[in-house]
Amino acid sequence: MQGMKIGALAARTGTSVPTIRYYEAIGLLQRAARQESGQRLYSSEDIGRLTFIRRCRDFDFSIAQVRVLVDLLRDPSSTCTTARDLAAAHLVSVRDKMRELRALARSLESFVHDCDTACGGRSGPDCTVLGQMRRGERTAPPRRARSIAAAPGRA
Amino acid sequence: MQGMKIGALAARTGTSVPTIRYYEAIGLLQRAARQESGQRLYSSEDIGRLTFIRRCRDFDFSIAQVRVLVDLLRDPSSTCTTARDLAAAHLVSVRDKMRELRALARSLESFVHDCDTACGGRSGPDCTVLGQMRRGERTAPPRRARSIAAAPGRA
DNA sequence: TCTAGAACCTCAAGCTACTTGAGGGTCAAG
DNA sequence: CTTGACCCTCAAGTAGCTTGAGGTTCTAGA
Repeated sequence: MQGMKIGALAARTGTSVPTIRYYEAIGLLQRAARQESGQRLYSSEDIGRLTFIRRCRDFDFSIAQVRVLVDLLRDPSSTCTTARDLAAAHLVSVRDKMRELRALARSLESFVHDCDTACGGRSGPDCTVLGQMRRGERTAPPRRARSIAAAPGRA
Repeated sequence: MQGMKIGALAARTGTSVPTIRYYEAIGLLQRAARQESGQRLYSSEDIGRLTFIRRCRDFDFSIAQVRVLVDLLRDPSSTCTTARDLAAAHLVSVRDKMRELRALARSLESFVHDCDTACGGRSGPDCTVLGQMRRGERTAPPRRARSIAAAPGRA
């Protein structure tokens, strides 16, 4: 196959068409070859590049990190250690986020539980749980790092 | 205290000054009273309102959800059940997110592990792990819902 | 009383990673 | 030759703030 159009590449890689164009616009993918009419043409090599990028994103690496990884992949003088370190650092923040969510889940559990038992269906202004929150008594773990899953989702 | 300025309110509630102004701009806080000079003045009641909002945000409720909760708090004809249901639904998505992160952490662990053992410091283009990703062999759980922690962090 | 600096004001733009929409060409089949 | 699927380029919208520019007001000390 010596030239697939953007829709075919999208289908092959599980990427949306606008996302591919977006990646090109921000320079994550190099500018694609064009037909005379202006439509983009991709080679099988492009499939590899985009697949790689998608996998990186599945690993939840940020675009900036993916840039680094993409560069690694084409630089013969680079070392795979860089990738390893990126992943290791990322793993740390994922674990942090998990701890945060565990604490949040516990807080939500007691929120729900107390709504049922301590309050039990009163009006908003009279709700004991909401009242506690207004007075700063009922707390949840303060939110911190937004590095994990830091963007609106993809359809 | 019959009137504190925005800086004092910020200190009391652990909110940044721009964030308070932002909440006012989007109508989450009602427009504050002003001095003749235009500087905002807050009452102790405002402390309660903002504290409530902050707590809701600590529970990671979205701004839209906080709006609902704030309205509950001042509507005598409302029922606390609404809050309970919001929290319960939120808990479900938090647990989903945790599962997702657990899977992601496992993938990252094997990424790091294989970088050390299977590849062990080769150049980027020759790295076995990166090569697998380019070929779509090494996968991570596809990223989905961005509802939890979906925004840039607060300092 | 004057003045320096802290604190306040209002826009406007930036951040992440895309998605969505408007308005319009291109291409393949019937 | 028309129809409909697919392609193009901007531009703006999403969440939840933060940051910056450019300017006013307040307050405490000399």
